[in-house]
Amino acid sequence: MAADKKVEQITDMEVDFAQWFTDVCTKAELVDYSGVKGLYILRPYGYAIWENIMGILDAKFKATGHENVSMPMLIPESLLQKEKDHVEGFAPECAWVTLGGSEELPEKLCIRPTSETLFCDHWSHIVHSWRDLPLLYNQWCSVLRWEKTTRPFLRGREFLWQEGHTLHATPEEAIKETEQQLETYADLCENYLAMPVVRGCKTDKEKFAGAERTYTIECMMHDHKALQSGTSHYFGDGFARAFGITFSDKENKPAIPHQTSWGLSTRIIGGIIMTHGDNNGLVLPPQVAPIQVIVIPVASHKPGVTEKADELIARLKAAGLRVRGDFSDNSPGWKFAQYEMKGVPLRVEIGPKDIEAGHCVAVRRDNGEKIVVPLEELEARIPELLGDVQKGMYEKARKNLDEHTYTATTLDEVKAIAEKENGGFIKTMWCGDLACEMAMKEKAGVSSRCIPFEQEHVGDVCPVCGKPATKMVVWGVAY
RNA sequence: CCGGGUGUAGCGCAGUUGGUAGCGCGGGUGGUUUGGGACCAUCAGGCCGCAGGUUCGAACCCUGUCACUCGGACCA
Repeated sequence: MAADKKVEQITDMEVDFAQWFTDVCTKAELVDYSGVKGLYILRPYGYAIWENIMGILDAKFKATGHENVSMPMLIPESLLQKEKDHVEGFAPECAWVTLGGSEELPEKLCIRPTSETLFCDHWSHIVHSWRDLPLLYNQWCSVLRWEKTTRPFLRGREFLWQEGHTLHATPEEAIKETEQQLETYADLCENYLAMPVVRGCKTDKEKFAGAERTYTIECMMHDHKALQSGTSHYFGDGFARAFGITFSDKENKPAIPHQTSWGLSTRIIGGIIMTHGDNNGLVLPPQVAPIQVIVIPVASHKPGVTEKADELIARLKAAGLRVRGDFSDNSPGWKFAQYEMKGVPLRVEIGPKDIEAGHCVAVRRDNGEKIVVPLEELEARIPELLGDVQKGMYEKARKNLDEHTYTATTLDEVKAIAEKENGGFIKTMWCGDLACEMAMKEKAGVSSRCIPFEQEHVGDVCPVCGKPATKMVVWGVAY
C-alpha cells in the first residue's frame, strides 16, 4: 500500500479529516471557491467526474422510460405555498428575487430549492385522462438552498443534481417507481462508485417535506460518519390534491394521481472522496475516473521512449479506455505524485529498460501494487487491472462499513459506540416514537439514518423507553 | 445564526515601536537533468480582503463589512 506520505500539501486525514477533505478538493483541482459563500466552481477535472455520473444515470433513467425536461429556475411565492409541509420545510432556506431591473416585482420569486411545485403546476394543466399516465420526467439542473454551514460538495448553497418527478394512476405503481429509482441509485453507488450502501426508509422526522415515505441509501465514510447518498420519495396524492391534479380513469370517474420524486446530487462526489481517498489524495473508481490510465514516459529524451509511450496511449484509447500521457518536462517523481493526488486509478510507466524488456510497469492507485505487463498483453491486462482496482476499492469500503457497524440494546451503549467510533452504523430496535428518536440525538448524539429494508432482530425493546419494539433502525452521525 | 481562528505576490508564510513591502515554493526564459515531488542562471510578479476612521504618515491602531476555516446550533 502507498502509505508513505508523499504529498505534504495534503493534511493527513488522521490529523484533521475535515481539513484533509478540503485539501483534496482543491489540490486535486476538483473545485475552487467563488466570491460568494457556499457557491463553488466545479473545475474541469471535477466536472468530468460529474459528467461520467450523469452519463451512467441518464442512460439508466432512459432505459426505464424516463424523459428529460427543463423547468424554470424561479418559483412564484404563491405556487411554493400550495403544499403546507413542503413550504414549511423549504421556506427557511429559500433565496428570493424581488427586483426586475430596478422595479420591485408584484410577487417575489423563489430561486428553486427543488422543483416539485413547478412539476405539479405544469401537470395540473396537461393531465386529463388515464391515457396521459404515467409521466416519467427528470431534469438535470442546479438548485439553491441558503445553507448556513457550507462545504465543497457536501453542502453547497447551489449544487448540481438531477431531480426525477413522476405521476402515476395508482399508489402501487408509484411505490414501485420509488423503489426502482432507489435501486438505480444503489446500483450506481455499488457497481460504479464502489460504495456499499444500506438501503432503507427514513423515519417520519427525517423524511422529505411533503412526502408520505422517503427511501434512502446511506453510505459510510472513511471517518465512520454517514452520508445520505440518494433519496427517493413517495408522495401519495398529497401534492396532487394540493395542486388540483385530476384525471378521468378507465371507468370515466374523476381520480387523483400518485406521485414520486427522487434526486442525487454532486454531494456524491464528496462521498467518493471521503470513501476512497487516502493521505496521498484522491482515489477514483475506474468507472467514473476522467482519466483511467495515465501513461508516464521515463527518460523521455532517450530515443524511442516518446514514440513508444504514444503507441501505448493509442492502443489503450483504441481499447476504449480514458487514457492520457504526460509528456511535460516535470520529473517522473513529480508526475507520480501528481496523478496519485488526482486519484488516477492506474499509472503506466514506460522507459528504456521496459522497452528493451518488451513490457511496461502498471501501478495501482488503490494499493500501490506494481505489475509488470508484457506489451503484447496490454489491451487484455490493463482493463483487467482496472477491474481489479474497482473491485479492490469496493471491498475496502465494504470492510470499513462492516467493521464499524454495531448493535446496541441500551442508550449508554449507543452513546459509547458513537463517541468511540465517531459515529459508525449502530443498529438498535426502536418503538417508533418521535420522543425516543429525539432522545437518541440529545443523549447519544446520533440521528436515525434509516429503517433498513433488511431487518434484523437485535433486541425486544426500545433502548430509550423500554417499550416493546419491532423495527430495527440504523443510527449514526450524519454529514 | 452563536463562538474561536485566518485574510499580505498564483500558493505557503514573515513583516519589529505606526515610517515608502519581504522570504520560500510556484510561474516565464536559457541550459543541464529524468525509474518517487531534480539543479544552475536569469526575469516577471503587490488594491497588504473590502469600506470608513484616527494620524504628518496605517499592512500594523479603531469601527464596520465580506470571504475562508474549526466547533456548535440548524439542515427533505
